[in-house]
Amino acid sequence: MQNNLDKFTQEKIYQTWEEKGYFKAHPGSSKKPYSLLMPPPNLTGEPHMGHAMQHAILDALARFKRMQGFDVLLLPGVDHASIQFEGVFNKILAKEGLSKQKLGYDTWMKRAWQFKDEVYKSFHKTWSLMGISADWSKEIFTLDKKVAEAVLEEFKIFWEQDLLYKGAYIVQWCPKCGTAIEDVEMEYVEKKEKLYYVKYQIKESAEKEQLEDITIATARPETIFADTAIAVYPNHPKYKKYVGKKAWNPLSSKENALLLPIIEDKRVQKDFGTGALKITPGHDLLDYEIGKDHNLPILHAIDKNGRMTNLTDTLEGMRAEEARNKTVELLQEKGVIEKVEDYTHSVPVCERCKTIVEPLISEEWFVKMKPLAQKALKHLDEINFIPKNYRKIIANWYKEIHDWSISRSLWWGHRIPVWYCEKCNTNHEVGKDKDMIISLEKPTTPCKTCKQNSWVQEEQILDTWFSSGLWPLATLGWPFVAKAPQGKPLTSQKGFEDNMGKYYPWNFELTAPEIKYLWIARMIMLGLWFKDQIPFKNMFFHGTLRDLQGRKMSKSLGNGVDPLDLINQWGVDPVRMTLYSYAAPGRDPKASKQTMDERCKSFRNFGTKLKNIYRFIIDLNPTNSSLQKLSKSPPGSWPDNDLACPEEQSDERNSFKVDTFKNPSLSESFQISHPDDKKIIEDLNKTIKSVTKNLEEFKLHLATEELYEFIWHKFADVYIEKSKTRRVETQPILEYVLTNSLILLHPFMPFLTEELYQKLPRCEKSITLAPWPKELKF
RNA sequence: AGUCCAGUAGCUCAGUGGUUAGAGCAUCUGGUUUACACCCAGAGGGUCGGGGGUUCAAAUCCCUCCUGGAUUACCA
Repeated sequence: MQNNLDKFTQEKIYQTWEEKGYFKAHPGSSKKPYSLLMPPPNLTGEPHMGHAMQHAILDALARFKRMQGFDVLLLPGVDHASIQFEGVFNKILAKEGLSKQKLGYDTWMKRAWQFKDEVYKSFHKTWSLMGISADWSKEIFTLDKKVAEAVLEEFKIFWEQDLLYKGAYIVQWCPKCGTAIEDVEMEYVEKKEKLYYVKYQIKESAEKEQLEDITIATARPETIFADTAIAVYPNHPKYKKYVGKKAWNPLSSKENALLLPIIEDKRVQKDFGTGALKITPGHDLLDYEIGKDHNLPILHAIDKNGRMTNLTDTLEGMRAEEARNKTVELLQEKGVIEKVEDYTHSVPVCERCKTIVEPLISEEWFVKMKPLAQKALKHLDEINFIPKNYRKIIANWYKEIHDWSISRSLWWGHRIPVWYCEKCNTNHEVGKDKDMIISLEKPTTPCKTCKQNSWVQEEQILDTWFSSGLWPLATLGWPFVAKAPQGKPLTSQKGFEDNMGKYYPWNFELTAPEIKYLWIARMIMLGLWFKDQIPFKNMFFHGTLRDLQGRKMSKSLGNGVDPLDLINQWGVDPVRMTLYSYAAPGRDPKASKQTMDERCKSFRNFGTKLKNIYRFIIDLNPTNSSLQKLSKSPPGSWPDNDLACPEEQSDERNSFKVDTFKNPSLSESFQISHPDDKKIIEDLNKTIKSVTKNLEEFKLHLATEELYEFIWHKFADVYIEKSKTRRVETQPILEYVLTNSLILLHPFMPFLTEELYQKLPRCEKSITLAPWPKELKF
């Protein structure tokens, strides 16, 4: 068992590519641009198979476009991933018996940045190991100054356009993470609970003397303390007569929750439960909406730590789950529980820590999204979604969009760039007439009311996606190289090179479907809003790798496959080929270590085949081929007098191979007259055409399959076998087909093709500079 | 509940109007030892989830049902 290339050779090849600057984009070049945006992996640990797949796909396309003669920009970066990073990092600290609180802000931050550096190193190692041909000189981290400036600009524009507001609203709160989260950051789990039917006594019964009551069904009796109304469906036959009256809260002794008005609202479903609904605006989204429309007060029975408040007297400080049982006991004592039913429903939990999410009121920042979504909807057709059905999925989300809650009570991220005057704005109120300033640094200008410099910054940070949503812009130097909307003057000019004009919109972006709303939909909205153009022309969704049972690969399930293990075992090129074979757009491929090993093995064998083809044609060349004389450099050695940069190369560099064969004076032995020769050249032509087409359409799984079939079964098994009887005569054709095969295969198996290409009698300085093959007319 | 995706060889998957439905792995038979045993030639293995329809022609398009999965919404 031996791999085709040893680690050392691979490293050397990669180093040379980098040193020669083959991966650099050249904004000044006259070549047509082709830009690919690397999704920044989250700063949370080792790269996983999903990353490996994304990067392998991006790299193949980048290499292909470069060989086609484009000025390619493949721009890398890493995302700080606030909430995920804190989750991972705090767990590590916990192992040392440390925590955020124990370390304090400054020390914690220092340690966090150290951890960031460690993770960064492991990313870089993997990238170079995989042969990723990115322009490292342009690499960005989402907490870089440059991005912070862009985020400031984003914030300011939203503020000036009156799209930004701050206030106490109901949000999804994760008591464990201690922050508000977005609904897209939640998931649902089925839970078996009870549905309690509770009687609320009507204050003034109808004419009759006996007391009447209204029964409501609830799964969360512990929130009864914070009820502020009872709602029924309009014109409900049974309850119509109670509307306008009041009911006693069975638990509360607090004045504003003591008597509950009975109201009508069509958002109540008449067929569920009893058709009457208790309204708890402080702990339920729908209730909050209803409460707002009916001007109901908002009360809190549960606080941000998930514990009962003083609204509950005896239960204060108790965890909500525990309090439920206690509440039921209280209700039983009062004899107001009519019946209890089993009830299964989905409960929202935090996607990160699986804690039950508590809707509650919190002071947060929001962006109004309607206008942005509407604009995005208008332009959605300008983006080529792969697969196509994602257009519809994204469009549906835009149609039902709600405001974006952008503040998070965390430390790792962009601090909200708002400063309040400590003296005049103690409540940290927000508004154009309030004493506040938007700025990254502490303002130097005094407060206009008290004339003092006592500014304090907003404590919260911004949602990660507030910055990653700018990724297509910030990576190219926005806002310093592009005008903000409404012809507004630029904040500053900081000498950024103007990549924007050349590379925006990006030609290609890809991602996993999981973050289509969080990231992709937002990049589209922000790109259109700030730049008036879609951020990318082709949006590719690859599938999520799953295990054989169809479950997501994850650390906790232990069903994941480490890309580095595979690479160590089989070499990079076979692993890349394996990933392409799984890269059919929009499909979720199922795999295990074993199935991946099988594929890797077959592609490793393919590499060996290629080496043997090379050996047969070149090393065992029976002729002193006339082509040999044209050699630019002796086989097997790396040319040392390279051009500084590929830019300076003339286009003629590529023409000699085909011309050689067309021109009898250069190759007297090259005659395509034998049927076998015709057949193989025709097959190669077909392969060139079809591989090119499939790459243009991002069908990498088909392109690799065709090359595999052509090289192994058509070229090696058939043509080479037949050629043995007329070996000398076929030598030029063998060399021609081999050269073109290597070039076609290079985007997918960069290392082995480079290694073999270097040893061909005539070649470029590197296969990365070789022109993409064209069909040979004869 | 809505929407979307999938169901093809023992397994993992390509193929999405047009020869006899393919690949890798697995199974079986034979061959080759100076390009390659990490090989070559060949074989077996499929009512393309079920049913109905459109068409000269359907795995492919339409309808319907079944199964699995994603996703969205509600859930008092």
